[in-house]
Amino acid sequence: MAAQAPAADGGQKTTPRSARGVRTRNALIAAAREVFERDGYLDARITDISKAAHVASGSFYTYFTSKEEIFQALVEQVQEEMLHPHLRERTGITDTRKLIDASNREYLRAYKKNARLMALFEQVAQIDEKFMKLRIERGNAFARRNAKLIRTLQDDGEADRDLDPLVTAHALSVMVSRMAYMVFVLGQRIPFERLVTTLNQIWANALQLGDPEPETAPEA
Amino acid sequence: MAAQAPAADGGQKTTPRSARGVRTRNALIAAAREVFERDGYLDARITDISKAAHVASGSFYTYFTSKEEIFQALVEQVQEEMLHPHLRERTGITDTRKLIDASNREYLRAYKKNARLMALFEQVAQIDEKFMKLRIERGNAFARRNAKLIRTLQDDGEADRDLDPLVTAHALSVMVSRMAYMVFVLGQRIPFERLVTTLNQIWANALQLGDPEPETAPEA
Amino acid sequence: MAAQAPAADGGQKTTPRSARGVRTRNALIAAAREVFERDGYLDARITDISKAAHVASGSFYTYFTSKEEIFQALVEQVQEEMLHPHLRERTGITDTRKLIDASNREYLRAYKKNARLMALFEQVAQIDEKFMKLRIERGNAFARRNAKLIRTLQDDGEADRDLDPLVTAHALSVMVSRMAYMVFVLGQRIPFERLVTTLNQIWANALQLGDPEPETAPEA
Amino acid sequence: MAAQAPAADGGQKTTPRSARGVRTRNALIAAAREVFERDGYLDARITDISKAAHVASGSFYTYFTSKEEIFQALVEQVQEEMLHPHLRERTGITDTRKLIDASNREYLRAYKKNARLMALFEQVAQIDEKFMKLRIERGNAFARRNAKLIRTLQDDGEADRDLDPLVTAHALSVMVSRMAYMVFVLGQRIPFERLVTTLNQIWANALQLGDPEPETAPEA
DNA sequence: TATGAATGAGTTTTCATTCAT
DNA sequence: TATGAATGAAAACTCATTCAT
Repeated sequence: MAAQAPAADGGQKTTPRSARGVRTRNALIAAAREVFERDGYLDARITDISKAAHVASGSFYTYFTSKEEIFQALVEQVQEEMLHPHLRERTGITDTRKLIDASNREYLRAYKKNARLMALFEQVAQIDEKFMKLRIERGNAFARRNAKLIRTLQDDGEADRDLDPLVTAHALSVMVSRMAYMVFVLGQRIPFERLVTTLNQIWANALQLGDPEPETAPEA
Repeated sequence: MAAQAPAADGGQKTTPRSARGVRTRNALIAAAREVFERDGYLDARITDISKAAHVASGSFYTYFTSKEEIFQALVEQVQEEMLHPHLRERTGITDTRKLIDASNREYLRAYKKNARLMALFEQVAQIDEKFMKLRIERGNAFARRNAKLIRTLQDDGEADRDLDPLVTAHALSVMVSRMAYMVFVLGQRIPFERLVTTLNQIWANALQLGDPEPETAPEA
Repeated sequence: MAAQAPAADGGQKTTPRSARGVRTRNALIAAAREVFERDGYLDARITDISKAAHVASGSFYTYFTSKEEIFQALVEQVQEEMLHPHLRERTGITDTRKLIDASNREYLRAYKKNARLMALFEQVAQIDEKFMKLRIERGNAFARRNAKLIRTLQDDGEADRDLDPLVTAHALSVMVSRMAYMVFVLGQRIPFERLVTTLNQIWANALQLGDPEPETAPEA
Repeated sequence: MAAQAPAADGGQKTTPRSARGVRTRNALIAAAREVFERDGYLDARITDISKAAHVASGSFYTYFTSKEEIFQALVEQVQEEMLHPHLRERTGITDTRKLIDASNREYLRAYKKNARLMALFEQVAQIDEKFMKLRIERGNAFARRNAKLIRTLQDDGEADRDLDPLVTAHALSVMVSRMAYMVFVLGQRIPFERLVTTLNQIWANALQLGDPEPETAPEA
């Protein structure tokens, strides 16, 4: 599947053919991140991106058509770095509470680390429909996965059967991501551990998971 | 407290002295809402607002200094219409579950009714720091109130004592407001009743409220 | 018909509402003519037109959308000045040779007077399809009128019946206009009278008109 | 005279020394024709010409300095193909009417065949003075030749002595070339034969040539 | 107060041309 | 010779804001 990769270049302007070209393009993306994070999407001028990348203003257009397009490229680059799916398979965790904890923890840590960028994404989503749609789709995919998990737990009698799985999945998701935004972007002063713990607990309670296994009671 | 709506006149330009002036000012605000909702905050041109209000472009500046300022005025006007605090006192509801239901229901209904405007607020908050701060403060105030309630419940043994009251209050709040955004602004297709019910249930579970009183126990 | 005049404003930008506005718009058109004639259509910068009209660069856009549009306005204005149709009705001339002479003479005189502008039209027609189409249509209309005249002469036995009336009309027309271009724009040194006389004679010969009436036989 | 095509190398950039160079240069000229005819002179970008010739953009400058220069080269190449002077000597035709017919016919046929290119020449002449001057000179030379012919005919009593030979020569020339433009470039719908015949007849009439010799005297 | 014309700062974008490899 | 990336000058255009009437 991924092996075929039909080179969905999406009408990019120029894929650099020379090593120098690759360097310039990357310099531009890095500069864009810098300028975007510093000035915000709206106030970022293409001129400044070129300047920050130490290339002539026109060189920007060798690789990108617009501010939107370079932002797109930036998003893609960052996403590769941030995305860590298949937590369960990766970690081997089976206990639901522990899975929730690992998942929330990983998410919040990544969010914190890239807070300025996440703020930027939030902003651009409000400005550019295309990015908003991307976010929605990603959120939906994520919620569907979680809904399936919830449904399984319900079937196993381990989660509250009164809950609509999909709505619940959405609700708990947005709760976490929005709290991340509040704390790491808006600066709401909540200690990391307390944040994770509380969110974990709300998840557990909301689903009505059974009491946690005694953490590791090594006896006595 | 909030009922008094004090000060915060923020150096507005002119409070009209003539009846005609009042009319023009109101026409401008109404036009602003129309244009903002239609074009979004960024693409709304002051010229268009004047045009929509059927006044000359220069007349705008008789009452407002900038787009930001008229947006401010719009927000204030709308807030008066939307704000319904003191739910408990107003309704006399004492049962926690019922209070939660009433509160969520009222909020979601209002959100749905003013969805375009709420989208606008969301957008402007991403663009204008001042509005973002306003939102944060309002959110904080709301969360503090709810945290107090949660603390009381915990003290009474009616809510999970492991939860940090303030963080929980925040988390449950943003969960509801974000779901409202998702459904009424982004168009996520979730039926209103299912949305309310699920959110209510998540609240109740999260807090670990006791089983609901039998809905109508007309006897005993 | 004309009384209804559905205000075919053709999407013009602003029809000035104030006297000042009218003055500015006219100043811009006059400046445009000046700049176009001096620099040619292609090299004329909108900036320069504004400058020549002594208005700010932005003021141009109060009245026009583009270079093309102001050129359009200029053409229309000039055309009103140059167009003198219905020669026969106007002058009462009935003799064909005299009519040809009056017609050619009038045309060439007007062309000479507005030579720079005619050069400009020629140039723009080569650059902008819209103007080319206008010219074609005008040429066709003119040729159709002349073709009708030729047909009448043929029917009366006064013109060579072997000629295709429409093709002939076109041919004689373009001959005159092209010679005007050659002489008054390109500077081919042919005295005005010789030009008119020769063209008249070619027309007369081409149509095989009978010998001219003796001009004025002042004697017996 | 014209057959020698002397000098006028106008400082061209490089006459390729290698066979590969010759190939590249020709590819560029061919590509230029293609791009010019497709996009018009003004919109043709040097980049596109290089692209169409399958060479790197920089390679253009190995052979040409500018768009103007490659256009020049194109013109020269085409002219060699199109020019067929010395019609009389070539064909041996002596009858004036037949000579006119052959001349017009040959011209119109060539014009039709290369219509797009002729349109291009017309356009460029309006844009670039140098090309305009070339056209003028060529036109003058042609007219002088024809004027000489007319003078001879007049001297022999075979043409109207009232006509100024040079003006007439010019007039009849531009008539033909302009009609060719109208029909083959602008698309005026006139059948080829009717066009030739009518133009021939106008020439004959204009000069007042005597009646044609009976086409083929099948008798005697 | 209302009008609507005038202002002009500030970016984007194109593409011919150069140049290091 | 060929390559293709880098350069940067030059104009268009928008629209918030001012101001004379």
